[in-house]
Amino acid sequence: MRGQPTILHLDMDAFYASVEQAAKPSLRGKAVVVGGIGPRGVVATASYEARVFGVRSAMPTAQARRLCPHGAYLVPRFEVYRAVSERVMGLLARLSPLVEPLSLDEAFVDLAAGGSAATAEQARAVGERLRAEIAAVTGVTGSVGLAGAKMLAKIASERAKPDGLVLIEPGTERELLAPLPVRTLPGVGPATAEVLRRAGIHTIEETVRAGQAELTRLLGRAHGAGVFQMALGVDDRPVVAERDTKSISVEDTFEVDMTDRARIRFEVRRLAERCVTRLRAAGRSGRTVVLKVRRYDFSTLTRSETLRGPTDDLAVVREAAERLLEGVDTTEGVRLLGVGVSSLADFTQEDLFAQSERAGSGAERPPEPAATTEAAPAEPEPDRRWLPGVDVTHERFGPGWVQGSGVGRVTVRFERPEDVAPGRVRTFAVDDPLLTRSGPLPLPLARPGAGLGRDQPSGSSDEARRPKSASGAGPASASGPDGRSSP
DNA sequence: TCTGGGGTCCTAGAGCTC
DNA sequence: TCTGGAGCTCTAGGACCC
Repeated sequence: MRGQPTILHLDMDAFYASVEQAAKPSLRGKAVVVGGIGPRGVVATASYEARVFGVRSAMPTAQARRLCPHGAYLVPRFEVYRAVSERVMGLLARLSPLVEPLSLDEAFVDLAAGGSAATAEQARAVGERLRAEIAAVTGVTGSVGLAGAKMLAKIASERAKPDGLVLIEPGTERELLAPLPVRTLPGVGPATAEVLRRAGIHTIEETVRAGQAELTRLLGRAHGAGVFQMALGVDDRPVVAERDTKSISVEDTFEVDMTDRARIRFEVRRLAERCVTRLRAAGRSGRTVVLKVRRYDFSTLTRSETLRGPTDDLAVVREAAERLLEGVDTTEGVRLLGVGVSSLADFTQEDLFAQSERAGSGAERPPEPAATTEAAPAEPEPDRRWLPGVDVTHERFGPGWVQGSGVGRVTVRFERPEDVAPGRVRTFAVDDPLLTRSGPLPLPLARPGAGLGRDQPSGSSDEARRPKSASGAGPASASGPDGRSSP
């Protein structure tokens, strides 16, 4: 039915947690949870050891702590994850010019475009070689799916997890898809699945049987047709190497709902500054300013304003966000605020308007972010917030990471990624002048010269990895050819 | 139990122009 | 001159993804 399985989907296994385990010898083989650690934090990634206890992505961290109280709870270190991701993407780029990154830990590769695999067996060999190289270069493992279409390749990599490879042979797709739950299909989330469930549709086979007309009636024209095609295994979406950013936004959830209007206005100004910083860093400007407000009851509303031309001017974005806020009732409490800019362009027109508007008030182009004039609420000095997982250096004991803090004390474990045994733990006063925040240590390479970084042998391990709980999927296709291979 | 942050895409209504 | 329809933009919200 489909072409040769030359679409490769790579999905790194429990990526953030695995990187932390590679970087911190004391965490190898342990339950590690990376995510927000505040009262409203959620889990970004849990190691397979933590998943055994029921911890899952997007779960409130408070719930994860109840399920897995002995786990290590760490804040994300995106700087490190980005560096590892760049190594992985570099390996993918050797396979084909058509690499489509979906996130730091996921990407599609069109092997046919790279001429590196024309047959199923060649594709399988390429996939296995890639997995070995990733493990060697990064010390963490990835799972590979191979199929004739993106959707199928993604399903294959999900079935390959953790640390495996699954190839879906042409002609076996329908049989493979039939028993899977509708949630397997891209574009079918909780809401769509509920609509289908109420119509008695639970599996992909039942979705096909319902027919396009019924799906269109249930889900609307575009969505219904799309779901039907996916259920048939028809997915002609190409691998797209370069995707243009459509919007840039920042948002913050507050530990306690805010009702004070001045404080809310202050936060909106601050978010506008952060948003413009990112906008300028990307060399972009935007025409539409969007304010997002999530209220005490979790209801979310957005307000937007389209300017006469694109801008990257802080004052223009900030004033627009404040104007939008004026129309929003916040008296009952706000848990999240966000400011974004969309309708992006590579140039600005609004500056002329902005300058002319400011000319009346005598204002200059506003200074760079952090120049908000309203009084900021008291917050701990950034370097003195010893969040678990962050990198530190002690003048006497060297590099380490924060294991925890409280009652005026901070506990640090001194170890390096290349260490085989866990490092020693010491406790200091939170204001110890010898203790400072520092940058991350580079991960070691398992194979000298295999990529970036240093040439030490890898101390990482993938022991005790267990598969994710099945998402309702039955056993692998009875047709056999999509057999899993794993080292 | 109580739900992050950063995105994309789709739908639908209102208002406007032709 | 009035009216209806098509097509467009803007706005808001919802769903989904990682």
